[in-house]
Amino acid sequence: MVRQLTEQGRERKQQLLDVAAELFAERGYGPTRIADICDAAGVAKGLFYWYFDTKEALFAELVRHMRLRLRRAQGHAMDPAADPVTRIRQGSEASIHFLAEHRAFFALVEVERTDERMAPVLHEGAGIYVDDVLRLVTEAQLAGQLPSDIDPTLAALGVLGTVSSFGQYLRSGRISAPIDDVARFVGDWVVRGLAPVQATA
Amino acid sequence: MVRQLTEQGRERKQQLLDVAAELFAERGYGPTRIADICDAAGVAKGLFYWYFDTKEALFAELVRHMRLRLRRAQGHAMDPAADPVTRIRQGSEASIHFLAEHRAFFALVEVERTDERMAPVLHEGAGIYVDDVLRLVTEAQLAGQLPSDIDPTLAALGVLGTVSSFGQYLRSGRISAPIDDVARFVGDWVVRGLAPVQATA
Amino acid sequence: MVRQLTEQGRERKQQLLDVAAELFAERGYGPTRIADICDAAGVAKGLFYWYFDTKEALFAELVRHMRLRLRRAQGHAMDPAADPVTRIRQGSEASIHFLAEHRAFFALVEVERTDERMAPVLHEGAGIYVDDVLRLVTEAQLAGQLPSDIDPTLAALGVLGTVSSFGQYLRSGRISAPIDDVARFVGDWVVRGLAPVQATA
Amino acid sequence: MVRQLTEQGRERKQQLLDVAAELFAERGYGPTRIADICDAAGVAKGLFYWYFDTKEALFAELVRHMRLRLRRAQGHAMDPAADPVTRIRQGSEASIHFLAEHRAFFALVEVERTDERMAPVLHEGAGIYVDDVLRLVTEAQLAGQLPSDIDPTLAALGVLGTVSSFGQYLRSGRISAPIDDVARFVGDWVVRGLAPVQATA
DNA sequence: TATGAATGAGTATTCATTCAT
DNA sequence: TATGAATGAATACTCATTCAT
Repeated sequence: MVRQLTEQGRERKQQLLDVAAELFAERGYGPTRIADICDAAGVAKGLFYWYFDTKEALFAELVRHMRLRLRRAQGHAMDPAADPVTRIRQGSEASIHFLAEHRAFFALVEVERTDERMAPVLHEGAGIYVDDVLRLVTEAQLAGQLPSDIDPTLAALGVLGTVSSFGQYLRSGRISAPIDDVARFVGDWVVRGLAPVQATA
Repeated sequence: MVRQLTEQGRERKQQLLDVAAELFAERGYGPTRIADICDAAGVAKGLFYWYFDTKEALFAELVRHMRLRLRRAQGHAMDPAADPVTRIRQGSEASIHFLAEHRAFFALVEVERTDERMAPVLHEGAGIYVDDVLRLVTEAQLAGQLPSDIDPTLAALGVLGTVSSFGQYLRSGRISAPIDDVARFVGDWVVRGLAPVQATA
Repeated sequence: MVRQLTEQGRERKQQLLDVAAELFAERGYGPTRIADICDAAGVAKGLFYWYFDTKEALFAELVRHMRLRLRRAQGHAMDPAADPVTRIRQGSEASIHFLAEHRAFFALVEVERTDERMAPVLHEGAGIYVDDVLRLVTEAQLAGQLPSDIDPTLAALGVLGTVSSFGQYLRSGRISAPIDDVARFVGDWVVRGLAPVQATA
Repeated sequence: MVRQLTEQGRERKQQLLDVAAELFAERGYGPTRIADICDAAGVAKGLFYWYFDTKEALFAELVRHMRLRLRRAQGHAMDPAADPVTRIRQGSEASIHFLAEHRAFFALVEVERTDERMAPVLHEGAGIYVDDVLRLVTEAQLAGQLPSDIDPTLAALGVLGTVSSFGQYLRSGRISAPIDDVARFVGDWVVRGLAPVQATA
């Protein structure tokens, strides 16, 4: 469904996306009904299907959109001139800030794990973060900045897992510390976890 | 519902629990229908309600049961004579082994985050792992084994987040490395993350 | 199912009947489940079917039993030597006393009106009260005690309707007056309603 | 559920109410399934819930609606200039006519007595008829039209009980007399029952 | 007699999706 | 674009009844 949207149409669609993100974040994907989204947006249920083919399509659009913004945020934070480990730290901290601001995002990523019916939509881009980090880890190993005997995939997953679990803790309100402290802690934690050579020097 | 169960009854109930755990692990909680559980167990649909009040009640029972076993596994793995950081490492590694063996468990814990309707059941014991680790972290700080300027709560969450995210990666098949290697990696990772004093010495 | 019951068996059966009557009176026939009856009697659900073929069979037995007792009570109260109108009064007052003591009874008769699936069981004896009163009314008309221009069937139904509706009001607690006053009132009411000749003399 | 209904919507809703009233009258509330209602109305099962929250909500709406109409019918029939006893007679006769025409109504009121789950909905307005009659009875007593030594509440219940039980007899087909005769009989019966002073003069 | 286990048809309710206007 | 109406498949849960012991 490719629809030519007017200005008003684009706004309405964005409104639905925003509202949906909000609700997904609160209740999760499954328990959020289309009726809820429309109610919250103050429109009739039928209108939903003017903008989206299915509930899943809305979901996919939301995920892609968020993913794009997250990667952009990470890109902005990483100094191209810095060494790989520093860039990992920068990316991690930026991610924490992003996740803190866009708590909805995590509700989406969660679904990936729980509901296998979402797999096609999600696996499409599931590995990109792993690849991103993996590239940096390998680069660091080649540069002698990281010990070469650690499994680069596990290391990349360690970074990702830390970032994403702190994202969740932030979302669930289990963390009361100021966001800057959390970001710094996460940055430190992953760098220490990676065991960079100079850190022990 | 307090029911007097015979030996046969207890077995049947356990069978339903096992089957449900299996299915929840495969498809997730929501998409698994009671009919599926009964079909898989080879009993009539109505029998489910002889043993459980609701689907949610089964879920709650499953979670409590698994939680108990996980903690027991952790307890067995931790050497009471060892220093706190070592015990954290031992607990983390044991958890990874446990999660690898009982992938079903994680399907459940996932739900905790996604579906707020599960909250009452789950938050009941959600914090116990945090508390467990928190206690050890504090102990280590008092003993001078960990720097006292790191936030103990964040440190505890770091440990938990690492363990749980690797649990998920294992479950989703994103990790091909042998389980022992993964466990060791996780143990190393969290210990490095905690920045124990002698580790940098 | 004709079963040879031991002494204990008869008691158990009676207990089930009593408990059922109680529950039917409280919640009505439909909403009372066999499980409720058994729970209240403290026996297993399976035992119910040792004593009764079906839920409906229990119901039928209960109705017949109560009907018998009500008619017996009425019979006792009516002076065979008295005039028909006096006997109607006596029967009505006795019925009120009976209904007040056996509130459960009315719950049963209610069903007759609501649930047509009960019809076979109930219509079997539904008209006996009408016939009883009808006989007395006709007798009174022949004796010149009641005006002959009133429809005897309507008159009989007037008596029955009054008695049964006061029975219900008693059951539902809508009446606070002492039972003796209520009985006397009902007796007066039906006699006045019948417009006996001497009453206006 | 506040829904903005179009003309078509209001008609459909009314249709469902009518059909339901019909079925309730035939089979009673419990045994009538939502599927029956929808089948009879020729619509899909799901549509029911566009117009009503639950089966019970439909029931409540039906009762309130009918109650309103009955009271209106009574109001129309009662001559404001007439004495209280005459107005009671007029109201009673009007009620009989109404009940004869809307037999469905009584199927509902029956439930009130049998099924305690309906209590909240029904007791809400259960006493209004009593109050209506009670007011008239008291007025008549003050005017010296009725003896002051009869219990006004019992008298009011006598009127109501007569009317409602004849309503039931009409519904169950136990009465073959023409409706006008029945109404007149009921009017006479309650007036005689009330024992107005001039009636015995 | 009595128990706990098992059955299976039945029922209200939900919800994504489509339709007519 | 937008609305309210309509669909129908799906699903948790109930409950009278039967069975094995």
